[in-house]
Amino acid sequence: MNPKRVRIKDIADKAGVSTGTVDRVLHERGYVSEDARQRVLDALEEMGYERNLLASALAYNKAIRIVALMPDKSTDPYWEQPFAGVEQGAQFVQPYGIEVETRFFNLFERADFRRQANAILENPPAGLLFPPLFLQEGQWLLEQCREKGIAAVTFNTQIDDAACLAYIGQDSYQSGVLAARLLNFGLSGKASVLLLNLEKEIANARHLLEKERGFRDYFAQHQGSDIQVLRLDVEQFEDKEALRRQLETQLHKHPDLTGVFVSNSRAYRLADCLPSPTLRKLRIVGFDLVAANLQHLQAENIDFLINQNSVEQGYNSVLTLYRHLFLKEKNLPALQYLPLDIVVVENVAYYL
Amino acid sequence: MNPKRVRIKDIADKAGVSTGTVDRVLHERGYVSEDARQRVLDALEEMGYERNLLASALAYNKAIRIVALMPDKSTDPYWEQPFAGVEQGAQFVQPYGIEVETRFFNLFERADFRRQANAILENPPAGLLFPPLFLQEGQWLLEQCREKGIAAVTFNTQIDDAACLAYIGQDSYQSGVLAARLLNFGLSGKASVLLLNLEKEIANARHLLEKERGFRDYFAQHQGSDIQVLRLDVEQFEDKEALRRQLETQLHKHPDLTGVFVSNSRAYRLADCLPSPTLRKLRIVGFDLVAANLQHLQAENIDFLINQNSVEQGYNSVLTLYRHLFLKEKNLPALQYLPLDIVVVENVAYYL
DNA sequence: TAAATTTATGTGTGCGCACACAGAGAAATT
DNA sequence: AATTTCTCTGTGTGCGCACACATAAATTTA
Repeated sequence: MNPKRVRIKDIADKAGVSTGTVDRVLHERGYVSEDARQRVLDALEEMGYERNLLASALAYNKAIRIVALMPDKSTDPYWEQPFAGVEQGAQFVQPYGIEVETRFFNLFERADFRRQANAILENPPAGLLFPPLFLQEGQWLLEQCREKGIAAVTFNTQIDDAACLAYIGQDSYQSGVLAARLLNFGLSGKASVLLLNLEKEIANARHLLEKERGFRDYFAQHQGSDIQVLRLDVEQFEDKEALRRQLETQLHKHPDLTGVFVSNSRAYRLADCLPSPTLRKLRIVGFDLVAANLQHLQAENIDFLINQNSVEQGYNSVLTLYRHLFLKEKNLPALQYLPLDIVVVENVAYYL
Repeated sequence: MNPKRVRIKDIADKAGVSTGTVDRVLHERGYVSEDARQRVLDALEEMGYERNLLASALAYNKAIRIVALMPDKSTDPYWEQPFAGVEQGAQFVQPYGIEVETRFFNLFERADFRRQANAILENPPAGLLFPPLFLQEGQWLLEQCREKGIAAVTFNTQIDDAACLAYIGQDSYQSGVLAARLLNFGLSGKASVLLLNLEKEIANARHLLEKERGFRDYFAQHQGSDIQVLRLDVEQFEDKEALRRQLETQLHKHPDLTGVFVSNSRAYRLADCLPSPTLRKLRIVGFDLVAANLQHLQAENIDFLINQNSVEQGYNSVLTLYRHLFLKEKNLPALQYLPLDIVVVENVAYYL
């Protein structure tokens, strides 16, 4: 049948040493003569030794601790999703002696992020995952992780930093391209489309700027249709009435407006403040399968939602740390772009 | 910190018995007095015992064998995908002492399916996964599995049979609906669309019939657009010239033909036999990210591919058996519909 | 040269569990 | 009453590994 798996004992016999010596070689604990070391390495190679994960984890008999630092989901429904993914991941890795602990910070306060981060660093876990929403603070935290030997994974917001083991998230630029394609689809002749940013500190939201770049590039490269891109930034998006007024101004100024691209998960705010007939005349593209967006999709107020797989972002982040810390896999992909799913009424059910 | 996990020894102490007795209760091996049994059950409940998977699998010291019975991928490139998924799954579960072995059968020969199935039954594995492409043979195999206590998972083709642990695949009906939506999108006025079946025994391909039903239902329910659905069946789809002739006949007979829906993964056969300008004028929707389809998508000969997540079908099938046989999870979902991804040039990269 | 230190190696124990086995006692059979 | 069978229970061993510890040999220091 299947060739019995090679054990440490087999290696020891082959190399003419004891299991203890093989163990020291495997874990690079030192105190092995160069001669013995070489014989062990040869035997490992020759017999194709693979560590028995079960026995290894059992004997190790210590929990691996992972901390997830995430925005409080009460401040923005979007964050329920990565959090759900983290919880699924936690459940999955729990049998293998891995504990996942979540800490929350206020989405809109850098100081709180720093405070929570410091609390984590006081009792350093083996792994940490977080969305580096605040560039400076994120880089600082990654640096701290490097110093303390904490394996760090970032998700949701991409910052290029070698100190992190992997980034897991969407390709913001390309999601802008895709949104443009969806608005452009079936259109011909002259028209306008609106890029709507509903965000507090837009200048700092680099992923929104990336989406905009992709969005504009698409139209620039597809000369076939003559589309004008308008942009509207609304920082006080919670104020329904104010938002409505600004939108109506735009609709009035640009009668040829055929579509709106809401650059984040807040398309429902747009849909909430305009009447259905107006919405139906516009093609609307938004992001993410949060409950409020789904209702508007079902009601056909929103035409497309681009799913950034935010649940999977949380899940994959935990699993990446598991693969690094527990499976000890080498050469994990440092960049994991998740699919940009096009969601319409007809296929939404399968993404829930 | 975290409350130390409860061990069998703890339960034994609490119930005033030995670990052996607890073990007998846990595994329902019998030879336990009703009195002791009850005390153990109470202790388990009260202390919230959870089996330590690592130790359990280690001590069990037997491999769990899973067999995948799949169409030979050389007969149809589609099947490379579920196979790739099965291999990924195999790699994942391998550390936990689970062996996955794959056997292939000829996609077009029921007798070969039966032959391979019989070979498997001679040395029954703990788990079996297969696509029940042949209804009768599939049901027979499921019945055999039930008799022999083999956990069976079906994928790709749905047959309702309680003998199987789970079905993993797409919702064929809804994929027809979605295809219709994609063809209908942006269309107005009178037009024709073609439903193209490229399959050997169409009458037996129930999933194709389901797709057709969904496809037609969509148009029936969306009276807004006045669309006529044509249907063309081609069994000798390998004959490029013959296929081309039949398609040109259709194009000639129906000048208002605006779109084609190829009901399986063979849209590339259509795209192969018509010139690009003709293809560009048509909107074409097909299934699955097989290499040949991808090329035509990139070349904009095909507009949409509906991804049935065939890789994930293989992967999830293996993982479902892992959850059943190894994790011993109860109440696994008996029906796992995977998403129907809408794939266009702009987001194809993320599905590969 | 003896003692202290460092390097090198083997042995032993326990992680939590599954399962074989040995008994003790009760019940059934001779 | 003696034997056999059956029910019930506890103990012991091993799964493969990590790590502590003991010990021997080599090296340095006094």
